[in-house]
Amino acid sequence: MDHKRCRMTNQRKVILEELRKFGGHPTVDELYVRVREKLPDISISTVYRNLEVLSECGLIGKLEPERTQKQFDANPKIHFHIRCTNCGRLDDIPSSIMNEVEEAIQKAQTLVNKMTGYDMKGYHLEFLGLCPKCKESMKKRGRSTDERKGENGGQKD
Amino acid sequence: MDHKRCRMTNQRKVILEELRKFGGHPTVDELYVRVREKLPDISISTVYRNLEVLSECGLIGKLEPERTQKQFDANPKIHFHIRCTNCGRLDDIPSSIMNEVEEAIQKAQTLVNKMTGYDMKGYHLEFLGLCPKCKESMKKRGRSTDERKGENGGQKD
DNA sequence: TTTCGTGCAAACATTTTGCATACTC
DNA sequence: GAGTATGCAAAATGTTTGCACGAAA
Repeated sequence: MDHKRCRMTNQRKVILEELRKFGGHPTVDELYVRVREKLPDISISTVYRNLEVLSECGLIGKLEPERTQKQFDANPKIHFHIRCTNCGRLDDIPSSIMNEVEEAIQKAQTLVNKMTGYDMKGYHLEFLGLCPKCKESMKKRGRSTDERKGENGGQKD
Repeated sequence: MDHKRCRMTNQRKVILEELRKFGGHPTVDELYVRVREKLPDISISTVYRNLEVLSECGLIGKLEPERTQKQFDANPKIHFHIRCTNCGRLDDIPSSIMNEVEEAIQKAQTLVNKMTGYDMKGYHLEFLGLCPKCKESMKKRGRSTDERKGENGGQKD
């Protein structure tokens, strides 16, 4: 829990307040609209920068797309994937080994429906880790290469 | 399995072949580079259009980002989410009900590592479904509203 | 008084669209 | 020959960056 510290500017304070008031999981421009009611001259880039900073400081949570580009795949059957958090490489996971996980998710479904009021239809499950090559090159270099993203590997608190 | 049929143009044939040769999960421009070696005048928009069509025809698989925009959240603790495939609304799932799922995933980890050669570090799990409001309005209208995306709800074949 | 944050405009990356021409069935 | 698909250029979208000015520690 060694979080970056950050200067509390007025913009930051307002962004944080509005996010708390918002309650849900707004996108940047949803929040931008609200914040502008308080600070009409704030710039969208300030909102972007500050949400980023606030999440680095551990004050807020960030949900970023785990993949920004579409990807295609010669095999039209749906299967599970594992993605390298270092280089972005994506591999398939043989679905034979995922039976228990699928069962557990299926069992959870009723509870999820009850607790959220949703009618659950499916899920997205993607594993994250270091691919064999990156594992190798990290071992050699003793640690850290580009490490592009890969915060929040899915581990809960 | 009522898939759209599609005209087999030369561009489509080449895109399909190159995707099959590629083997992995290329992005559009990775594939574009390969296809251009065969068809130097092909346009990137043709590649986009055709990958889309080929996946509608069930000939290839598509992995699209489950979320294209970043989202933020006043609560910095990591938790599970459920997203409405109709309106995009996102809600939290109480993590207390996810224990079994987490355990199953943890158990699967060793096997995943063995089969893929990765060093698995975490995962992304997001549930998909219809939120209470959309459920309601679908009941009224008898079916189908905008239904923005939500193909491949995570259900395997 | 230095370091850091801001607003603005411009750049960026990915994807989509409008349109005239060309190709498939 | 009707209905699609193509290439091109331009737009749309979401996000990042460079820079000169301004504010916080």
